[in-house]
Amino acid sequence: MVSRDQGGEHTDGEFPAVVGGLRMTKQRRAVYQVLLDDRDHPTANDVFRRAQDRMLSISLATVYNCLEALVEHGLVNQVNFDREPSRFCSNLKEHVHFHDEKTGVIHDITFKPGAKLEDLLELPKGTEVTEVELTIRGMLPKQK
Amino acid sequence: MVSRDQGGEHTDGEFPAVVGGLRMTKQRRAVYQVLLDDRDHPTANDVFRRAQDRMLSISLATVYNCLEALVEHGLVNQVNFDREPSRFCSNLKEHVHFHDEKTGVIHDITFKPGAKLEDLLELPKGTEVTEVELTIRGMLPKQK
DNA sequence: TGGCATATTTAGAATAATTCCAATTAGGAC
DNA sequence: GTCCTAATTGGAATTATTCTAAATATGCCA
Ligand SMILES: [Mn+2]
Ligand SMILES: [Mn+2]
Ligand SMILES: [Zn+2]
Ligand SMILES: [Zn+2]
Repeated sequence: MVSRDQGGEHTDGEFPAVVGGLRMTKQRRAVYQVLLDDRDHPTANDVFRRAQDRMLSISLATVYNCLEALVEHGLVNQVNFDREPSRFCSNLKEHVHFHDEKTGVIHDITFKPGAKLEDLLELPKGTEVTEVELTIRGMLPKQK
Repeated sequence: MVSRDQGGEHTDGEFPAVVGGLRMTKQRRAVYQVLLDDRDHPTANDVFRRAQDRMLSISLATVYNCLEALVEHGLVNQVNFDREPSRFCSNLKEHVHFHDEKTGVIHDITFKPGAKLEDLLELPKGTEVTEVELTIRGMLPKQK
């Protein structure tokens, strides 16, 4: 019997074979693990290069496919800044993004407890909000 | 030294020859007027088609050039939703965007008086915010 | 006013992120 | 194992946008 194993029987204990309704193939696992390991909001191409360390044979098309699947199943968020390449974020807690213009680093920022964004806005009464996307650019204070 | 009267260009009375430091060529004027006339956040291509009604000979490259110039001089805002084509907005009052998923219409939403977005967020003390971009998706209540 | 430097416009080519396609490979059920 | 479907793959296609290089317009100054 000569069959190369693409995974799916979950031998290494990292993930179950199915996560959030998504079958965890070897490729999806690699892509997902890349995003869990370094939460620096990499682009698809960043993810591709990092995933290649885990799996030499993975293709860029597959990375795009995996990212799409992970996003659709709610395991990962796709984050866009202006017209730049999309970035990907495995932080599922509600947060917004702060783009530090000095360092280029993208930070996850949470709302203060009890904060209700909609209270700040002149939205017609009864408006149903399904998604909020907030990006802030600026500079963090000097660390000392 | 820029004198108030820029030498008798400005034949059609709509704009002075220079606005916000930007020389108002016939093409820039047409593009800007398109954005002032209908504030429905058109794409560059929408603007191109509308500008052609005013000026048959205008090119798409010029529309992109004009939009860039208008944005750089702060007369127009460039608005991005996900990976969709950029949209352009001549509303200079501070506002955020509400994308009505039922109708596809993009509405300008203002903050309530005195609202301070930064108060809601867990930003490190002393953080300097230079730009905020907020997009909301959802559905407006039924009109009756 | 005409000459000159510079800015702007233009058509079309180039770019780059992303998507699509068609062929292969893998996984799971039986 | 067989069969069916899902996933992967390399490469081509797409598309908004940017770039290029040539033509044109504008502003300035003698
Ligand atoms: Mn990317
Ligand atoms: Mn456009
Ligand atoms: Zn994030
Ligand atoms: Zn707007």
